[in-house]
Amino acid sequence: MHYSERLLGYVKRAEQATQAAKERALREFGLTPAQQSALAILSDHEGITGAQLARECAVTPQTMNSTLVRLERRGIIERTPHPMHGTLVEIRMTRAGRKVFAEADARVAELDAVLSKPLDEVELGTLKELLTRVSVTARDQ
Amino acid sequence: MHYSERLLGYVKRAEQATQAAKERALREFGLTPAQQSALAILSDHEGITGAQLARECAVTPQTMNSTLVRLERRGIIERTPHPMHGTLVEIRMTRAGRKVFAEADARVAELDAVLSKPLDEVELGTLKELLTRVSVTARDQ
DNA sequence: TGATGGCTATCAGATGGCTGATAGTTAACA
DNA sequence: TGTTAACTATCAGCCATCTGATAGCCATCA
Repeated sequence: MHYSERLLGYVKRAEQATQAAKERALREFGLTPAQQSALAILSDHEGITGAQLARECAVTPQTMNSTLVRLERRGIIERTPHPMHGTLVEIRMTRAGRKVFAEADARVAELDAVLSKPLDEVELGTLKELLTRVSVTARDQ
Repeated sequence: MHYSERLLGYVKRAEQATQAAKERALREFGLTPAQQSALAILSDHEGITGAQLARECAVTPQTMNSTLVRLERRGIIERTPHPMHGTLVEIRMTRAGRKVFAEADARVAELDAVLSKPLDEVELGTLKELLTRVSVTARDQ
């Protein structure tokens, strides 16, 4: 099949367009999409470790570490050694971090609603279901 | 809406999984997904310029330039100044480049078929159509 | 003719993703 | 007990992506 009609291309173009929109939406908060994703997981898992956060975000520990270094430099998160376990480092949002995350996440939720609006309930469910099936197939390859 | 159920996340996860599969498939040919995409366009547009190639791939000219530098270093493409126009640089695949691209592209086509197989004709058409609508909406944001 | 605007190529620097490698910790087990 | 396997954090280096900046070329038009 010609490359322009491949499923791979449709998925990639959709991701490119949606992530670019997310990046534009986040710009006013000084957060990147990757940072916002990490903070979203963190907001549900106070004191999580970097390795766990990496697994939740489906990136490597190294990638997550570099994101965390930047968030720590900006005072969005703080990392403290685990009191009992010598290797682990616990991660928490600072007060300022929680504030900026709450605002940014509301903005992202708004964007998501805008992107979903042109689709009716059934279409949205179908799209999510089909994307999930494609993801599962891809992970086996 | 909670972040785990957002459309943005479904699209991102699907892209992550499919592009990772593409990267694994291309590894034996020594090509990255970005390089393969650029070569796919180039195979249909002999003598195209870097700026045009960037637009076709929907990346910035700077990004395309760095990809082209690597492809040129590896002898996959060659760049020659336009005979009449002082700024333009024409891009062509070398003989070796055409060979490796043909093999790699066949492998990608095969992967795309595998990813599409679990979906019937109607589902595949629906998925592409819905992704296109989401992309169009995102570009307006 | 000459100035201006638009386009091309490309350098620099930041972010985010990967693989590979290293060092230290913990836990399990022979 | 001591060794080993598994896990954690993190350094280094590569690729792809972006924005911003620079320099050169071309075409148009006052």
